[in-house]
Amino acid sequence: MSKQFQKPRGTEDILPDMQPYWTMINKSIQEVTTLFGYSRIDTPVFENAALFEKGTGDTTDIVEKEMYTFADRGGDMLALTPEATPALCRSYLENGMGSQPQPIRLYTTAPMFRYDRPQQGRLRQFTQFDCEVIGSADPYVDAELIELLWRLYEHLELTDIELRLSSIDDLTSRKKYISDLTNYYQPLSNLLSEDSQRRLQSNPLRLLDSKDERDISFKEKAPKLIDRLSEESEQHFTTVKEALTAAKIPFTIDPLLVRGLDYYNRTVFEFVPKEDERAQSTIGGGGRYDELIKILGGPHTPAVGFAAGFERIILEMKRQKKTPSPLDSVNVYIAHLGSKAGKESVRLAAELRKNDIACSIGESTRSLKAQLRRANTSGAKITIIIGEEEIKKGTAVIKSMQTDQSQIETPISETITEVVKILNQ
RNA sequence: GUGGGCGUAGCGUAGCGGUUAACGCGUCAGGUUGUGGCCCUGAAGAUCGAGGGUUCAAAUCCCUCCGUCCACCCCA
Repeated sequence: MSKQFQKPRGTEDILPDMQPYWTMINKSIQEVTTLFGYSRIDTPVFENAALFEKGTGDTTDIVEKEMYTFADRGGDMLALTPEATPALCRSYLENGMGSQPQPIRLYTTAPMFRYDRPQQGRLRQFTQFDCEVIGSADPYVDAELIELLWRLYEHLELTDIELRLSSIDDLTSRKKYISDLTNYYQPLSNLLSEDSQRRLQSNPLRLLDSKDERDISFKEKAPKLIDRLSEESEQHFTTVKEALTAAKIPFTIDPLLVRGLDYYNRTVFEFVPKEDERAQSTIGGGGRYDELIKILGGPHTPAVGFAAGFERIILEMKRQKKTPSPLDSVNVYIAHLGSKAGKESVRLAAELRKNDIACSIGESTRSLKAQLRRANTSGAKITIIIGEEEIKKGTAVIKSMQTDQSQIETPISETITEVVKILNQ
């Protein structure tokens, strides 16, 4: 046992019993993106490492300590995608999508990789639903994306999801704010938690995110970015809020909402289940990133996007006891006895499948009783029994598994018609 | 990277120094000749995560490693 292979740390086998969740989410994504007119795109699982170093930002945790970076045999430095946004932007530029009518509305679902310590809701390989609208600075687009994700949760029948919204202004005014914030905290430095003292150097915005008791009172009195937005950002934010209200999407303004990626500006948002004590419970988040495409070497191109984690959505579905409907099982099970019957059941199965009737065949080595038991657990609605006697007579027994004891015997040539008749009842 | 909890058959658990490691679910086979679900009987399935140590004796105590879970950091 111990010598057997184990899946790498932080990875998951998605076993058959979990597939209904995945199918349901994929189906809902399909529906919602269609309703909003988004096109699917698929990009490689790995990219040049430099794409993320530049795009995601080389001071972010993702790039600094979580990337799966490796040199391939030719010596190129590659990385397994830790987040989709830079990859989609790369594709936008590389494929000249800027020359198409703007904006471009894209979505993808793909595995993401981050070398982090696994815990609930956090894996090293996880799956994200990712949406980006590239080529528009329109605040209505921000609201549209937020609404799209909101509708996805509705499709999944998730309730009590809170939308937290904020604006983190544009880069230049934020820089000024950060220096003001640093000035505010500097004199308090030795009263702060160790983590926060460190944050003061590395990423002062994170101070507002601290959960440490020692920091909370300072954090409440700290200057708020949202109270001093530039005129344009203020206007932008107001329109986003108005659009959300028009779409009847409730939101709470969270002045302390800070997202971890460097490239965000203006609108940032997060979806969090209410009354959920778990730590890693954010089930979706995103924001505007007007500078990213330029950073990647393209023309100045405003854009917005979000990512939502499948695994976290599933955790929340389970918590809310939203069980997806089971996947289809076979309709017909063929039990057979004897080698002639064996061949006949293979022939019959092929014919059934040609008629779009899902079926499976029993094990020739097993007793009829055992085959019927299996038919029962397989969920088949009908069992067809072919034994030596039936072969002699040229018939098949059709047994309904749902009613008590009903079974009929028909000429083998009429089996399909009879099966169809019963299935349609 | 830091801190804590936990690792016993496929799954969920009991046993917590002393005879062949127990139970439930599941699996397989039977309950008269070819008929499922309920019920009954039986069987298979565990070098008690791995390695080392303490002891006359270890699944039970100690150490190391691995895995896993939870939290921090960070994020989906």
